[in-house]
Amino acid sequence: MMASVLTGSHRRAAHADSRLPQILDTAAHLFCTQGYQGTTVRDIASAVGILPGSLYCHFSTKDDLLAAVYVRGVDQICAAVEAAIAGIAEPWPRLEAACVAHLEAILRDDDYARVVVRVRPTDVPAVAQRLIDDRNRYEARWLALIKALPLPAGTDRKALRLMLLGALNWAPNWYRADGAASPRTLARHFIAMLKPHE
Amino acid sequence: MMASVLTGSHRRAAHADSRLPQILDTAAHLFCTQGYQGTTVRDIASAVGILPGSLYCHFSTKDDLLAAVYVRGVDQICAAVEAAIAGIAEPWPRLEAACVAHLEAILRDDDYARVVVRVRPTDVPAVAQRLIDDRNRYEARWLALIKALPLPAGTDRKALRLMLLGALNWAPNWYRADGAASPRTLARHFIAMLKPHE
DNA sequence: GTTTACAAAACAGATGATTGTTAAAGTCGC
DNA sequence: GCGACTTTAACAATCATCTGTTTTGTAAAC
Repeated sequence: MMASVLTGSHRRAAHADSRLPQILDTAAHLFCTQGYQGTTVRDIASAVGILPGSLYCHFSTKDDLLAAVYVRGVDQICAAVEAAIAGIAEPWPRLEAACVAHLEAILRDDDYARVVVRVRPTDVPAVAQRLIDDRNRYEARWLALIKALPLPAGTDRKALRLMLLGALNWAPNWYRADGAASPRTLARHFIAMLKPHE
Repeated sequence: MMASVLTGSHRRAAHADSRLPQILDTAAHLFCTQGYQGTTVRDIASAVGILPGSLYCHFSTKDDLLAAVYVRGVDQICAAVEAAIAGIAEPWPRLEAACVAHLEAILRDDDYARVVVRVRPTDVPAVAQRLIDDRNRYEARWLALIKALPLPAGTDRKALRLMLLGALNWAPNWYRADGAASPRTLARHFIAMLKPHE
């Protein structure tokens, strides 16, 4: 069941014209724009150009399809953040770069990452724990970034993390692509407000 | 259609044993815990103890029921914030009091208010504009609160508002009632981090 | 202070549409 | 001709909603 998302472990690649990539892309797009429960398997199938039943060659259930999209979303946003902070040594600029990457992913680049901040794990009980574990894997990265920050003794780093990530993750609710603020300037503002000495 | 939510304009009051209040309460509770699309009219009806069709004596559609819950949510959280800041003159303490009230509403007190931060207006096209207008009515209050803040010239107040409200509204995603941080201490931390001079 | 009339509220029962899912047959590259 | 993939054509369940009827509380008439 859905073991071959990454062309599987066998020597032979899947059919060249397999629709698996399209299915994942389309599902990610619809899940992040309409929500999980607001998207039907028929929506996905017809957008790909196949019949609903054909989805079940690749996934044994709709929940499993979501889980596949979700884990890839976490992978991709992890990779984006990792790449963004790679060449930066100073803690605050590192954090700001992570914010930029995070915002760019969930505001325009990456439908998969958008699913991660859109779908509530608890809304899909059958795979909730898997989704939560995936998300925690990502949040651990932020824990480290914030731990490295030079802050006045007694500063509550947990509150800082929750505040910053909350502000970032809520952005899709109001952000309009045609607006004035880019992810980059937005991240700069947020970080500037959190930096103690100003 | 649903004109008599507040006992209507006619001389005669609704039946004393009307289930309207229960219906609204139950719908609010289910909408904020399971989401709008995750809640069926059967869920609501059976929790109240009536048949699904009976809901349509009070609301012409499921969307209308949501709109009724939503507007009441905005009303109540507006009132809660207004009451919280009533006796406070200084801008920063006023803002902090507003944060406390907001958090208490969406984290434990008020199922109606929780619906406002849970349901995305665009997920319910038929009443989306109504919901957006309601929410804007509330956000205008925050605009004024933040405008009154004594801040260094050139500070981006819009970014501050978006950051603060984002951090607050995301809280239901991670907050656990049994956790250490109360809404009050949480608000204090958030405000302390935003205050320029520290 | 019964009776009558009225309307809101809920019931009973069913509608067509849509949901996720499945089973069997067919297609095509290897 | 084997196996991965897709089609076809359905399945039972559940969805929001509707029509017609009955119950029930209230207000006016008697």
